[in-house]
Amino acid sequence: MENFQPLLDYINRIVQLSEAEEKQLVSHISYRRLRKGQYFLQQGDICKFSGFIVSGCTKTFYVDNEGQEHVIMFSVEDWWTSDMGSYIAQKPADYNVQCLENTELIQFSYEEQDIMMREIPKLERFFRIIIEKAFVASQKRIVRNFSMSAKDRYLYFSSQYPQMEQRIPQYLIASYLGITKEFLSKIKRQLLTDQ
Amino acid sequence: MENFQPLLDYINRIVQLSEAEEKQLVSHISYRRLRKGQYFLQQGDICKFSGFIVSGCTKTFYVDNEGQEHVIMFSVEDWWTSDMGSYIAQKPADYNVQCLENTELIQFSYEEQDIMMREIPKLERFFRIIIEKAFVASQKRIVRNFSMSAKDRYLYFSSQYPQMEQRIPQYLIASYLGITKEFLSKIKRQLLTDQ
DNA sequence: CGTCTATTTGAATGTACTCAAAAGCGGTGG
DNA sequence: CCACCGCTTTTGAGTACATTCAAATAGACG
Repeated sequence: MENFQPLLDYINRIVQLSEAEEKQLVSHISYRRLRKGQYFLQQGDICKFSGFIVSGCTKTFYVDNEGQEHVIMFSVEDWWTSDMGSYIAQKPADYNVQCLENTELIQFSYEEQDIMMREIPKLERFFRIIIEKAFVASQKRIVRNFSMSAKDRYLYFSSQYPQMEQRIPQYLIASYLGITKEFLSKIKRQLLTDQ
Repeated sequence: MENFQPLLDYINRIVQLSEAEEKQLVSHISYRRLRKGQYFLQQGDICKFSGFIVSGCTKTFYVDNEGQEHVIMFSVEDWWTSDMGSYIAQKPADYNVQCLENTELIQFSYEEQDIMMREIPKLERFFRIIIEKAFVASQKRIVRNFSMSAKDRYLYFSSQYPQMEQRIPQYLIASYLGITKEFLSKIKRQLLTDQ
């Protein structure tokens, strides 16, 4: 039932853990099942956990002063989800994380993660490396948002994450791309009509 | 002449290095002076160094297919500069880093940094922590770009970085904000006229 | 003073948004 | 099996925010 293997595989692709270290790691983490619609984190709460998704899908979103939702990211199998800013500072979260599907994930609590990183230096290294990658991806997204039109951003998204386009409603993809659902609909029509 | 103190202070605010560790660190890094206009990194080259700025200012920018420049970030005293994506993967850089002023910085080479992190676990921890913060800042910028108008982004920038507004030409700030220089000029006029 | 660069201005244009309404679609119950 | 409900997607008209292009103005520096 509790399947820690995807996480261990993921980690071992970056640093090589001994069997003892794997056991130690597993003793510090927990498995969790959430149903579609449930929240992993709510804006204003302190993000106590960071999650590695075994199956399912979440959206991370922000509700602005006008009540507008802005999707910041989607997370699927083998991805992480949390509000990093809230997690590392243990301050109230800016974002919500909600399940778009029934989701199984592996949780790291802030305290336990810190203990683990001190006990297992390879894990400190592991987390440094994955956060570096996340930062690079985030910067690239900023560049895309500046240098590409909405149409090109959509084409990029659907070519990079074809599996996501299947399982995520279009109005959420529009929000992720930073455009309205109506405009994304018009972009798709134009792409069909054009060629 | 070679002033490593700002870096040591910066590191010691996050992890506490012993004197021996400080000496070891200093033996792995180098000091560099660049004049206004010089490049710290050019698009297409492999980013061999990451830099901590002691004095001066750099811009990191991207030239797109149409030849348009897009400023991604500015770096001033006590900030880092590099193309992280190129640095961690040792692949050709997407971005340029050029000095807007005469600049003094402390360089970390990719190889030496890796050696240091293995020799001094506290440094591995240090880099994890600062990259986490950079990632959070990057995500927040994505959210601002989506949820704020150009005018509000400008107001945010000038309130957050008043010292930068003084020393950086307006057309570069416009590029950083993702708008044209003409439009930023109009925003500023409107702000003056309004109240 | 002249030159080069940066900033401002204005008119025309384009990209994306708002609002309102209609159409599509998947499930549920009569 | 069809009718209805809720939710998602589409459509269209009008609008707003930001861009392009061209030209004028302002500033900095030798």
